[in-house]
Amino acid sequence: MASAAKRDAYTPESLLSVAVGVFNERGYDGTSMEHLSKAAGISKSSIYHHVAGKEELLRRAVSRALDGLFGVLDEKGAAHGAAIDRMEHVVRGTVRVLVAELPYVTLLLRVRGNTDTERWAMERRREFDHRVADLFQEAVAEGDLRGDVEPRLATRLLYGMINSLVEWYRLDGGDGTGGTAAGPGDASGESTSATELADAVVRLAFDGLRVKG
Amino acid sequence: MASAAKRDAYTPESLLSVAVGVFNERGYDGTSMEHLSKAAGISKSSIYHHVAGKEELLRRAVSRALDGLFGVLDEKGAAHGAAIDRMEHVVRGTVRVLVAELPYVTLLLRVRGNTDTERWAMERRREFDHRVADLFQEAVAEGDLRGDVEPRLATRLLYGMINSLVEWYRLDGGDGTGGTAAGPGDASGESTSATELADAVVRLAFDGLRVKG
DNA sequence: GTCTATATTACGATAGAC
DNA sequence: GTCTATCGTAATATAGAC
Repeated sequence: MASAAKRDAYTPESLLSVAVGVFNERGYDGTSMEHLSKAAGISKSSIYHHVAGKEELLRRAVSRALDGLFGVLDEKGAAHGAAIDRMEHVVRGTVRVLVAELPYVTLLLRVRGNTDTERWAMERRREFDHRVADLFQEAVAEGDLRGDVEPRLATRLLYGMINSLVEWYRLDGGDGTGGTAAGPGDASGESTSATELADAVVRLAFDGLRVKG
Repeated sequence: MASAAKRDAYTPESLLSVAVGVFNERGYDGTSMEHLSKAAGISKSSIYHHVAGKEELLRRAVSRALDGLFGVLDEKGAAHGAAIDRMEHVVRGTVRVLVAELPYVTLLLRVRGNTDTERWAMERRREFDHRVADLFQEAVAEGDLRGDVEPRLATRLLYGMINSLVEWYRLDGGDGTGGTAAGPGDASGESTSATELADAVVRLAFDGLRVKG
């Protein structure tokens, strides 16, 4: 096995996956080009050969996350039927995208608005949230979701629950089918797939934590 | 009215409240001493007269947040009675502290672990989460909270919902009794007090979004 | 307690060889 | 496509006058 350590040259895509990992560990602002070069195993100037700079990496990353999220709203399950069923589809789809594109969505949910790219990402995110809130409102009007809590507030709390996945969910297999419910500091190793996770979110959010009497 | 623009000299405390505001707008790593000096209206070197540096401001801020959160666990409502009632007390108390110490808790929930101070804060936060998860487990054992969703997972989702308040909740009165449910980009102005907010969280989390049949 | 001036280091980005 | 060397800027922090 000659030259076993040889690695393919970077593309903007493959470099992105390295960069996003570092961004999520150190924070975007806390990451220097030096950090990126160390993590990628190439020099700073080599990175500039592939991308224009740090912000382009951020833009590519949040675009990927946003494409995934808006894609859920365009699925046929989100377009026809009772509003509550479309709502459940969107919730499950959001969890699916969060898990499938975990590092990209994580980065998206953490941008603060210091640059044009970040402000653009925040605006698109608000647009997504707004469309979900409209759907929630429809389900209230159809009598399936409760209206005694203000719909926008309820939507924010629901998505606060869903989005918090990125704070602790970690994939643990290379096949993309498994994950753990273990947080960064825990040693627990029980497995939770994206589907099981979506089941748990739907059950908790729609039916609550309390045991029914 | 002579010298109306005169302001009291800064103390570490009063400087902290300015700094935390900037940290939350720009992110801790994205905030320079220059940004802080502009916001405080004094020079960089004057800031160093009050505190040792940026990280001391961070340490003071997250300490205040952690003291508030752990304080809830020490209240008598969290110590006696059925586990589900103690759980509700802790949930309401967490919302109360989140709102009362909003900028400090916001900062706490955003630290990434780049410095010793941040790692210490993250460790104390995990300790808090662990104690809440234990309480949840008790309520499951007593038959009042559902056990078909893994308790640690359920606790994480519940606290994901609660903690997401810091992403959009803003006080809008100077009296500390009112607030809005409006996000940074919304123009809606409906008022939601901390108590009403806690009511909404408890109803949604414990009984779910769905209309009961 | 606040200032101006500055030391020192780290950053993002570029030049030019191979 | 990758490297070393370096530019110009901005960062944290300190010195010393008032």
